[in-house]
Amino acid sequence: MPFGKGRCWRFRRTQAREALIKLLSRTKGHLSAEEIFWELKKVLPGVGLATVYRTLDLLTEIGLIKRYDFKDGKARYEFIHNDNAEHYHLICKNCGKIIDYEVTLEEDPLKDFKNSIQKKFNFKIESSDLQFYGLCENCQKLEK
Amino acid sequence: MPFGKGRCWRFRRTQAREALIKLLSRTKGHLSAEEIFWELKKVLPGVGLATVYRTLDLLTEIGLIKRYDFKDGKARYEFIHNDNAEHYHLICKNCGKIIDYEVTLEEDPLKDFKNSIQKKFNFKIESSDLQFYGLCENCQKLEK
DNA sequence: TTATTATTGATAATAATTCTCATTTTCATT
DNA sequence: AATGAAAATGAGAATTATTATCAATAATAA
Repeated sequence: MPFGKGRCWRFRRTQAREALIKLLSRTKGHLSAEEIFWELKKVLPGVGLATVYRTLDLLTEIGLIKRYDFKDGKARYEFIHNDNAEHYHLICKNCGKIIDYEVTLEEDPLKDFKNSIQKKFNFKIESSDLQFYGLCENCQKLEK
Repeated sequence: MPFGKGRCWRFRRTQAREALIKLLSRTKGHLSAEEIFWELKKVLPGVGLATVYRTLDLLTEIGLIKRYDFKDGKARYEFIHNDNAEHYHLICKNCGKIIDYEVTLEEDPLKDFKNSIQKKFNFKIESSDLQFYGLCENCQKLEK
């Protein structure tokens, strides 16, 4: 947690930031900025949408949350609960369901691929972004 | 090629579509809709931006081109030259350079990962989307 | 407590994309 | 070649997620 008792951050401990971190850390899912805004309003009625965007940017930069693009025109945010894991998503094109797939860094299926790229192109990977689009179990049945 | 001599498509053969396909098939790179619009205007001065968007959607649906999101706020499009290959991108966060990495489907580094997902979640993958963000060779040197 | 300065909320601005609709093209059928 | 129905187009308005602006407020160090 970035907020302990004393000063432990290079940023100010504001109500908006505390509330937003608390909200996201307790939410399983992939909320958009606007969804987060409305949720946050329940706790902090005066909060503004711009602050939500600014705070999401900040937390993304710090690495406390991750921003995802699932191709529906808006960014989605997720709290990073496990620092030692990679997190992949399967997105159903039919019903929109998002399936999470988490693996430890050690057993990351992309590990070898990433290593080979770093060598082959002398490219230093800082982050990667992988999504799978298709049909979930349920929607496959419905198609028949 | 979708345009042969006679009727070979379920869509009409229009000037805009022919010109756009010709343009993209000859362009190496990752053009945005607007860049494509201005290029197309050189050949077809009367063309409208909406038509460009509509045609790009159409060609994407058909599978003649692929739409990519490199996190710069606009979609980018690329002609699919090789149907039997997967195409990955390395994007330099510093200079914006995009490195293409193409592999045949047989030697796709994601092959096993995809198979395991299809089994594990009973999820039918239709497409996947993988980008690597980081520092290219040149920008790594500059950082020092 | 106070002074400093980061942060905020409201709202305007931006920018990519989509929508609307009257007009024009395409193409199968004469 | 001419015709008519439907598809496609261009111009611009509308939409929508996100950013920028700026005066007011809140958080921190002193």
